[in-house]
Amino acid sequence: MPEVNQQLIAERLQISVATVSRCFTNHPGINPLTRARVFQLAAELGYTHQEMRTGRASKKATATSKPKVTFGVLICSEEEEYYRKDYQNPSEQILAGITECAHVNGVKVEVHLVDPKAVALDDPTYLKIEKFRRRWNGLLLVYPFPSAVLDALAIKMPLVSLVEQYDHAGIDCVDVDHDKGVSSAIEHLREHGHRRIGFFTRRYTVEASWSFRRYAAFVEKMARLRLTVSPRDIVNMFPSKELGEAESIEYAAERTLDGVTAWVCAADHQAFELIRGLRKRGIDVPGQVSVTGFDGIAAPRGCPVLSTIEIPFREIGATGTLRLIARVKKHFGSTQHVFIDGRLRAGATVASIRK
Amino acid sequence: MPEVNQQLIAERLQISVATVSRCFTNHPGINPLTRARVFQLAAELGYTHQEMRTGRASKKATATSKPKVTFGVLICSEEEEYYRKDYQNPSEQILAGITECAHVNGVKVEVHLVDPKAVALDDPTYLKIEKFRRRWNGLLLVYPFPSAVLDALAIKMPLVSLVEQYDHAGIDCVDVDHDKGVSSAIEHLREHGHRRIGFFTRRYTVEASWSFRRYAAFVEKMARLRLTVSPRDIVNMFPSKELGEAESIEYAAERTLDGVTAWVCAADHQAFELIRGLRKRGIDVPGQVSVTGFDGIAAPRGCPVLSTIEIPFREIGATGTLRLIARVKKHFGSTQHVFIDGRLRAGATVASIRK
DNA sequence: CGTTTTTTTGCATTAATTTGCATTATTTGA
DNA sequence: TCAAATAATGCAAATTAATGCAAAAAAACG
Repeated sequence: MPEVNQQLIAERLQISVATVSRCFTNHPGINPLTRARVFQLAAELGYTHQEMRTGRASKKATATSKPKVTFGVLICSEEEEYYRKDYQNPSEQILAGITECAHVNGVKVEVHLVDPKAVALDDPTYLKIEKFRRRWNGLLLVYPFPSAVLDALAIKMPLVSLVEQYDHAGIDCVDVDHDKGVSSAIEHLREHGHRRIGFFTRRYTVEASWSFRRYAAFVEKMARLRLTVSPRDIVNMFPSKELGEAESIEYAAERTLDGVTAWVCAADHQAFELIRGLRKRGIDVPGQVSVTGFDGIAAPRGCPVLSTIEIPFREIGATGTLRLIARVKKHFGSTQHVFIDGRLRAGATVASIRK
Repeated sequence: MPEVNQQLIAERLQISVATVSRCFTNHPGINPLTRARVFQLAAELGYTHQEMRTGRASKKATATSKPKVTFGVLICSEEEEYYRKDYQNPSEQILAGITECAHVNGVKVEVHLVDPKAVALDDPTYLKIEKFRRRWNGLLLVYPFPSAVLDALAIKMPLVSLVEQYDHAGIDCVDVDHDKGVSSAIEHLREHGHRRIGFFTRRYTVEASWSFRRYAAFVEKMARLRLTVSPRDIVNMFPSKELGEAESIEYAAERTLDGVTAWVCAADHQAFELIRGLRKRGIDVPGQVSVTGFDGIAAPRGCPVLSTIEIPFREIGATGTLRLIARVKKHFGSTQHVFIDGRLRAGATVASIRK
């Protein structure tokens, strides 16, 4: 076993062990972002603070009163290496919001990673955290969890889900405002003269709630603006036919030549694929057709800066924590969803239409 | 990576760091325009201001005890409407939620009625409350307000709008969860075997946000269920033709005979009209066609109990107050919308489909 | 029980933020 | 019109935040 201790975390993060220690002991005067990084890396490395054993180590800690509320934070994701490790890692931002808000309110948080492939509570990845779970007063969920796990967890403690939408009754959710986001994207296009606007998404094996939600937002906004949308300009959303990746782009290219002047994509990664595909087919973006995305991820190399909606991860984390505090204090109350405005970031993929 | 701090904002805006700081700490004597610019740039740069967390609440802060916060509550409604006692008066419910929550949190509230016909702040109805306004730390708005009034008020103090949806940036909203509501209505219908479901609304002289929103929810849910919706089964929502009241019902009757087995109405009053109209034309509800509403108002005499979604007015009031308290403490941060689950109340207007 | 390893904490340092006071417009009011 | 009041901001000092260093305290290990 490679020794996982605070020193290792400190080295990896290029900070001192003192700082790492202070993160775990809930010291004041720690930058929330630093704390978030430490917690996240600790979760990845599987480091757990002096809780596992006999609990209450410090005698003076108990003396200082404070009923001490503790929240668990579960991040449902592969070892997190996947994306960019650089400055705007989504879960890191979310965690920063969580730790900041939790600290201000005297709440302790414990962060764990769980395997997305685990579909039930008896999976090792959940058994591992079983013993911690008893101490938690509530649970923050980051990214989508299997439905069975939700059901099982929901009866044990209050849950608040961040970034991913659950229709599951009894679970509060905090997410970006899909409606407002799509609405501003469309407005942005309209200001550039676009009228015939299509919607582009793709099918996912696990149902992507946000794809439906953003599609609905698209339909709503177009209706408000009294702009007609031909069902043929909707790619990959029921009832249109389900297409493979290559086919989808081929189809979108065809519709573009037919007169669509702009595409609203349900997510940035789709937008990048679409742009690449269109360009490969000799269609210029944004010269011939404009494209907007949603999520605000960094452009892959060779791709232009996308006009997109940035997701306010940090604020989502903070608001979710606040919501969980309210829920823990007062168990009743209906389920509620909070949607936070994302910012429109104009990029180089939207241009004015040529008359 | 590039250190984003107040100094950077100050340089970019050609002002001193002192001024920037005062914006974030909510100091008096700061030009609202300057403040707006600072917040705008801060959002773009991704600067996040942090509350003083270690602040031992020391010094004078503890001495002054309660800062005494007062909220104004403006109800935009005709007096007759407001004092109507015949059925569960919504604004009464909302007020109950507000006062309850305010009391618990030591906030004072002052309630005023304003005339919906007044479109600007210099109208007598607003001048009347002018002197109170200075004392208020925030404002709760019940029912829709004219856009010009919102703009004027928004720069003076934090606003939270209840029940009505504003796309207006900078105004937080608390409302029933239209999506969840429509979704449960459709699920209810589907459990009774319905597959061909239409959407019924009517046009309003002032744009009814909720009508569009509920329509979008309808489209979304139907897409999720993989149920096709013919545009011809959508009444009074763009791009379908705009019809008068009698025509609308005539048209809905025609579609019903064509095979629509259920109508989702955007609001209860529409549903009652529709039911009356259909029955007059010899179409039995729910025998031949089912109807759902939205709002949970009491049935007028001669009308059956409607299957509908009850709006949790009281909780909306309480949640809105909570939100305003948070806003006053920290009055920057993105706009957010809170949607609270309404309860599906099964009535006598939905029946199982006959094979 | 002594070592060794790991974690916590007092103190110091630097950067960032806040605030008291002064300065410059801008209005108000005879 | 000119002093007085008001508003908005800058300057610089005071305060606070964030973190490292190294010593002290706890745990872990034999």
